[in-house]
Amino acid sequence: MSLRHILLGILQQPKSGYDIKKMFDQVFNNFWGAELSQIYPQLRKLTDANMLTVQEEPSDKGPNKKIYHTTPAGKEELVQWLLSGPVTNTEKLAYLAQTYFLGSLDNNQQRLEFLEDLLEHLKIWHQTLLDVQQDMRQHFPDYPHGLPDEEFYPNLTLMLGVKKVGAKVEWAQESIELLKARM
Amino acid sequence: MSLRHILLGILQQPKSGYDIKKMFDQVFNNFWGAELSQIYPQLRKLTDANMLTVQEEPSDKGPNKKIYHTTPAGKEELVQWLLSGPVTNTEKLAYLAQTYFLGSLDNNQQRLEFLEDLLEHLKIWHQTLLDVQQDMRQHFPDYPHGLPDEEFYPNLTLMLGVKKVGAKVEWAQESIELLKARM
DNA sequence: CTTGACTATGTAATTATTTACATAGTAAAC
DNA sequence: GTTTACTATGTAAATAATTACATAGTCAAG
Repeated sequence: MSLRHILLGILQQPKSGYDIKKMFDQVFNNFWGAELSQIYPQLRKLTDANMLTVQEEPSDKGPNKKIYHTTPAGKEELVQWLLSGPVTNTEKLAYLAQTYFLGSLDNNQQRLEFLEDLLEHLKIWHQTLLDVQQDMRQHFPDYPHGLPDEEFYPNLTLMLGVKKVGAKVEWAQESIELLKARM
Repeated sequence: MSLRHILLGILQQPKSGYDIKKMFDQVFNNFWGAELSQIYPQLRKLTDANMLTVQEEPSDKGPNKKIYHTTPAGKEELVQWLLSGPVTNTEKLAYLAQTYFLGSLDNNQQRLEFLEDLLEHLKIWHQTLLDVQQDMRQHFPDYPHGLPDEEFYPNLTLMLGVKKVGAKVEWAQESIELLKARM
């Protein structure tokens, strides 16, 4: 049940459900995702549990925003989650399972197409991450250890994001070469 | 609903539910996991859908095994899944979300402990992957492009596994250095 | 003046996943 | 001889997550 805690983390800085969704899509895309249909009910649960308070605000566009703030109880819940140690769930990357079974396609052209599709997807994903990091670098051009807390820890996850996606793009490229060498 | 297709993939070589579980834990640990309580009901569904057939066999230890085999319909279902293109679900790594919010702990020692715990976990995980790969290399010492299909594609996923976990271990190590520089 | 893109919040139904429980045989160590 | 570790199969209950649906306001382009 990590979503609950992630929402508390995000809401250290007050936001609406819709804002939170944008955060998942842009900043967290490398390690977490959630739909609005998950976010809204969870925000309600947390509010009922007195971990969040709501405050309505007019929006620039569209209907009123409901801005959620963390209560001290909410902050304490977040801290306890962090103190409980790293939560290490099993990764689920269906495309790697597909790659594993690619031998079940008897047409080599189809196998190549699969890997090329994958490479393209991974490159697009990489681009989003790089954009986010460049944005952050514009605001804070220092070496990372000089950043203030609110930027240092997010920056750590971006560092891994770039490494991880880099490894995947490299791998997909190499796999395509290997596959071509087999044709 | 990927588990269904992953089971069909695994059962290109007949196995029992228990054998499948070991496969997830050992070979697939880098990209998929499933509990026995997910595997058994799913095997039943696939059998009811005529995608699998069962055959009982005595076990070396414990009660009889139920060996599952794929039917032509099952094979076709698997091929269609592969032809539908890469399935790219969003990653969910709670420990990276925790890292992102680590600034909410005001004790720097606790933050360091968190990252050290994580590094230890990632190293252990890496070791499992390397063990599996060394095992595979013993059987097939060739360059990967010379491997037969049944080994070539699984080997591709291992190649990424090693890269990925390598990147994570590197990152955790670097993060600890950066954190120490901040203390 | 209407369509499309985007902001904004939510519910309902279905599916998937996890956790806990329940059973039972083998085989070696103590 | 009994505890521990492992093999082997499953069910039940609770949670979590996805997908589809439903509503409504703003604003710009055509």
